[in-house]
Amino acid sequence: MECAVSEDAHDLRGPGRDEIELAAVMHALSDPVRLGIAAELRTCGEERRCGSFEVAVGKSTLTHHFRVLREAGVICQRQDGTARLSRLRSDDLDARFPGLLDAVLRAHADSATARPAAA
Amino acid sequence: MECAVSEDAHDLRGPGRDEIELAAVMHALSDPVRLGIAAELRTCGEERRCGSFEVAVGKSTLTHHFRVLREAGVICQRQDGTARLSRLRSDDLDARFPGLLDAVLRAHADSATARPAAA
DNA sequence: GTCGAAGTTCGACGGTTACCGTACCAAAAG
DNA sequence: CTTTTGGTACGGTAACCGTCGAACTTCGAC
Repeated sequence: MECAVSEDAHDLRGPGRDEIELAAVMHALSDPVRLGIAAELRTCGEERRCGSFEVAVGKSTLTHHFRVLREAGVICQRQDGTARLSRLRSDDLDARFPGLLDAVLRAHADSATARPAAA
Repeated sequence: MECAVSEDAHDLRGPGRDEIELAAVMHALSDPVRLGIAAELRTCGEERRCGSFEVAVGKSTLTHHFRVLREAGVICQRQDGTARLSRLRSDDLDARFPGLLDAVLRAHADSATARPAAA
């Protein structure tokens, strides 16, 4: 879908703070893999390499998920040599949708502890 | 998809409180139509007839959206004559995912006022 | 009993998504 | 320079999603 950002889709910064759309964020965080990525990103609080996430999908699929998260404004990325570093846009998200990211990630953490390996 | 509720899929109550899954709720609320329904349901605070919502989709589509919301545990429904009444499961949602529904609907309300008739 | 209103079910269609493997590229290591 | 490593781009596929219209059901009104 069209994202209202004025910059190129290859830009690693994603949409501007005011361009972040709720439906896009909700959709980005409605996938278990992406939810897990966001959660891991929050716990470490820092930038992280793409390959350092515990996910059960192939590399190209992971690239896809990172793009969805980035274009929704959930994360931003930065190139560092051969590594691509991702960071959660907690501040922007919180400015635009106060409490949302926190509630979602807390809910995820709770469900994760409640059902560790949900069958 | 399989919902872990023990009852029939035609049950208008939806999943039990502890069966509500975060990803399902997020997905249910990632659609503008459903988000609008949930928002209207919250503002009125009461039960509401299916046909009384201001949405730009046909009847059968509306039925589909209500089912998604119900099976995710966002709303529950009740038959009253020919009318089907829907109610937001605020209490269950809040017990399972504290602050989530509130943050989402507040975010939606904010975006709605910020861009009244988003073209 | 008949008609209309409120919703559901069914089938279909077009667009999107999640996934994969392969090929590719750029930077670092040898 | 060659190889390895980290990751993207490009198809391609199968499933899903949002939408619709038409047919059906059920209740209430006449």
